[in-house]
Amino acid sequence: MAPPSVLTPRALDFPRWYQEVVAKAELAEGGPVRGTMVIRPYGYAIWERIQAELDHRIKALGAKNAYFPLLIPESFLRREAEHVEGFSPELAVVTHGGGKALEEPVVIRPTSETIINASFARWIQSHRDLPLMVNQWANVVRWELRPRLFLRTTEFLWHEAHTAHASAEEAAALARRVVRQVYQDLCEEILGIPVLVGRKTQRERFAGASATWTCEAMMGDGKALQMATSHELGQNFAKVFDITFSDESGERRLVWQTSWGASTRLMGALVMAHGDDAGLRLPPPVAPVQVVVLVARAGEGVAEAAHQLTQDLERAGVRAQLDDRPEPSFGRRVVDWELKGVPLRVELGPRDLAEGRAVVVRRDQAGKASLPLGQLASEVPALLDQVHQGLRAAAAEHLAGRTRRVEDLAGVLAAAREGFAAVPLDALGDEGETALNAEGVTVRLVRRPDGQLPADEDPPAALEAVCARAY
RNA sequence: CGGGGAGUGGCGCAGCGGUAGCGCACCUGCUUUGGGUGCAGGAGGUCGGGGGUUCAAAUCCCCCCUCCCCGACCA
Repeated sequence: MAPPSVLTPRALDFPRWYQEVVAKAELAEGGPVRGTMVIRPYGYAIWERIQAELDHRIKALGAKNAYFPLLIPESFLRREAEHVEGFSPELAVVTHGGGKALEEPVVIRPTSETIINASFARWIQSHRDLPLMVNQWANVVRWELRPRLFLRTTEFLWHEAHTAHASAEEAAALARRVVRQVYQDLCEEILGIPVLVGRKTQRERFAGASATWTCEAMMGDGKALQMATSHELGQNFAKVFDITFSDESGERRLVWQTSWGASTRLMGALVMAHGDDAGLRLPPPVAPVQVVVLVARAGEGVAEAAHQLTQDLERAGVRAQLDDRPEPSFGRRVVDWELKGVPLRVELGPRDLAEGRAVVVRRDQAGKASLPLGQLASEVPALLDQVHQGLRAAAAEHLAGRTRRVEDLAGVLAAAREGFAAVPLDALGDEGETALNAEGVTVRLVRRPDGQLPADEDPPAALEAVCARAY
């Protein structure tokens, strides 16, 4: 029984496969304005789980949620030279309101550093007000020329956290801690996607930052995707927004800041990192439906048994859904649930029922198993964990298998056709980076060869650059 | 903004002078149901907009609009 081809195989045309999965799994579709996105209920349910996990980690670090306006005075953006320069090409500017031309145009936030820092300047007076850590869940708009659902859309959803500290060391330490404790942890433990962590090169860093930290993951086609970033802003914004505090000795000083964010792009990562030719494969922690109980064929007592089983699973704390619809055929329903990435499928028909068993199929591997009905509810949580570990292991193997250590530019270019290339930083240099960029390859991050984050005092000879084609 | 394409039912496409069709999806009925069942019937389109040529334009010509693909930035 070869699975019917419902999708373009990944090997044939990966981008097309991606679009088809997003559409057929009912994750999202394009909005009426180019670059905008409608996130459908099934897709949004996944996002809500990611959101909850992120929110939890952000708060654990000490940040509190707040909300700042969508509309920002254009003059705010202008205050930080590098910041405006970085964002001006992708700004959406509102020139009219209330039927009249506005005296000062307002921009729709591309990020909220400026408007949040305007508040910080008022809120921070004393060293006792520090550290100040604020997070917001919001939509932002960056006019995109080449949009792709979830990966690059004109409007997207994200969280952005902004912090202010009394010392450079404290801010720097936080920016690094965030990469590991918030983002890497989320990606690996919840999304099941292994990531590399490191620092962005000067040309890849955020507009207005003194350093940018990143988590990079490898997608199914070997290309890199930036999962989240954390920025050390130094005193750049503090200077232009005059964010000062009186320290213990009464001296007036500028704060040191960070900002960090992760977006709905993570949804795209989920699709591209775990998906296979049958569709989405969702890690159980974010799957809206963890187990679907499928009536394979109607028969005496089957519907009742399936219903009971679903209830038992729910009582065991599993997100279970019963599919006893008579209408689409069994095969069709199977294909649909596979497309949607449901981690576990339980099939129940008269034959199984007669034996007091049910067929269990894991989405992360081929093959079926049969389990006694009475044991299912207690076994499923462990099975879900196995699916999660299975997906993680497959993604980790893929990353390891397509990452090569190389010694020079030619080696980078060769390796980047398949995946990631780790090259000694001093073998690359700024000219090397330019040469790579001309070939469509970018430096994703700089790190220590053992995978640790680089320290400020590390000489280039002690570091490596990980290069790849990227989304 | 430079180069290349395309606009025809919800989606994907064919038709390229004689007044609109196919696949998928949708609706109804029967038949099926353990890996996208099969059959029959049905609904749905001022063929992107405007102008022109012609007895006759989705089709040919002109203008406009929009969208998509490839080259410079970004979560």
